[in-house]
Amino acid sequence: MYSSELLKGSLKTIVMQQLKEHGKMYGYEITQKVKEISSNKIQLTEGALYPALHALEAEGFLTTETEFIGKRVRKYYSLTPTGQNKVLEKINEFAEFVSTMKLILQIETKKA
Amino acid sequence: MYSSELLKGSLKTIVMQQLKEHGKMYGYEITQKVKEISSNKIQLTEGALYPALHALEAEGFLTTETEFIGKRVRKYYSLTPTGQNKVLEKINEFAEFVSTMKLILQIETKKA
DNA sequence: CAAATATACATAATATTCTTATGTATTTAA
DNA sequence: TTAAATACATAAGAATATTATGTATATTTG
Repeated sequence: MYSSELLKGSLKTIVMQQLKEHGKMYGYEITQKVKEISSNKIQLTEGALYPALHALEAEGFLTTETEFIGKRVRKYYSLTPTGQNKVLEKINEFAEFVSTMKLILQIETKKA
Repeated sequence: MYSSELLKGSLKTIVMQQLKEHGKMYGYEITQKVKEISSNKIQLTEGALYPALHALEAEGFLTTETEFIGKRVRKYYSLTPTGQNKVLEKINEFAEFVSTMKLILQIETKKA
């Protein structure tokens, strides 16, 4: 796990990218997918994830459908059309930020 | 300027890297240097910078010397030996984080 | 089969770290 | 001479994370 200060500000971008890539997903699924892709380096915490999902929904970037799996509720999130644009924006913003940081820190980042 | 959420968690790394590169610097100088290198994209605010400098000093990563330029005080910061190690750590951590994020966001970052 | 672990949601208290605003004061440029 | 730049600093507030807590079902393991 990273000293996750760095994660601040990137969480929503990560979440939306997952939805962009995999279509509708539920919260727990997102945490597991991100954990898997990052080889356990990024573990989204519930206390951060759920409020973020709710905020994105309130902002109009996500919609939800509730499903019952047995007796257990599962809440699926998907990107709205606005959300589809937003995630592209977010990713570009992140890429630009990294470019600037590479310049400042004088580093080359390797492919992961 | 970025939606500077992304900057959160990177500020101390940026500051220490500047000191690593240029030797002793004072606060205002750091803001100007970073602004210049980033082509105005990163503008450190005083309300964030000075507390960060004080914190880094308290943590033992920086030392200070005060100088008078005319009647005006100028406070120079430099890396301590511990600070020299810390900045390398921080930069590595950032590079690793970016690698993971590139994997997650499926992007290639260009040279700035 | 009982107990531990994993799945699945959520919120509250707290911590951290930023922005914005405010304050003080000197120096330089218009 | 007045505005802008230089140079420090702190306080109020906002945003966003961590940690803890709560509830409940489903699955795995000893």
